[in-house]
Amino acid sequence: MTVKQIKPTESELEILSILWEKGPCTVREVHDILSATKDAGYTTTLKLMQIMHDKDLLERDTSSKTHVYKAAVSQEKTRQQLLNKMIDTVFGGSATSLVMQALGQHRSSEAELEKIREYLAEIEKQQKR
Amino acid sequence: MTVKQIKPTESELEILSILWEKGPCTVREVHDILSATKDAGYTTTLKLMQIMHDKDLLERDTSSKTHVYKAAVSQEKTRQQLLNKMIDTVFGGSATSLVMQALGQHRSSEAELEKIREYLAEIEKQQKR
DNA sequence: CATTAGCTACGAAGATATTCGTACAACAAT
DNA sequence: ATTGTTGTACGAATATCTTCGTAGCTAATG
Repeated sequence: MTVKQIKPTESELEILSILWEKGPCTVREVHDILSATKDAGYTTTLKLMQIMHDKDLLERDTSSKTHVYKAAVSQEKTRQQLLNKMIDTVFGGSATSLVMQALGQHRSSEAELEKIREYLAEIEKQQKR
Repeated sequence: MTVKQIKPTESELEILSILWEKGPCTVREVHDILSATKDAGYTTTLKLMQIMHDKDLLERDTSSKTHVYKAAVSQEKTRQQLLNKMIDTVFGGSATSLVMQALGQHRSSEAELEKIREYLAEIEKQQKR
């Protein structure tokens, strides 16, 4: 049995991000946020969200005239899948390579580095068992 | 001035990966490797590589009848760009989030964790200066 | 009640990515 | 020299993504 692959396109990801942050929204709400950064017609956003519903990326409540949409996939799972795919296709399967490249570029703050170090320690503790 | 964005598609990335690993190759060589994992006609691979040449993703030597292609973009830069984009669009701009998610999933070996820890220390040493 | 505003549905155009068939050139083998 | 093999070029079919116009429904407004 194959796991259902979540493969949102660029535009779809923008919409998902909004819904993850804001919770359930109408098309109008999503569109207003979107149009702050890009310009697209209202029906474009509508169509996109309808398609995402067809693809089971969104759920919707049609009980009132104005439909309310919410993400049908979790941010966590989506992130994990996209990340795994990138590790496979771009970093030859090595999560370590990806991690080092990510750390190398973005000069992380001391606090962030500390957070990562703690996390490493925790992983190790768990693996020791 | 905007930096030239490297945005290979899925298929293009497969070809780039082969060229990064093997160095300059003919279409035939690339195709033989590709067809081990997916099935596509020879002319499909050819066309793809010609398009990639048009897009300046590949360079080619046409001095002999059989052309020899090589990557025109570095693996390093491509990885960085794709990674940065994922950090932006999927992880809300936080490289730390991405790193932790990557570490969390793939149970890394002790050796890998050690490598990362060393790398962290090195970053910190450099930032202290 | 007629008009306007806001909403959904949907077809279709445009853009990009992928795939392949066919034509033609070069060269090797018979 | 004819034939078969291997290559490039290129047009075109197909698929997917993105965008928008238009039609039609419903509710509020005058």
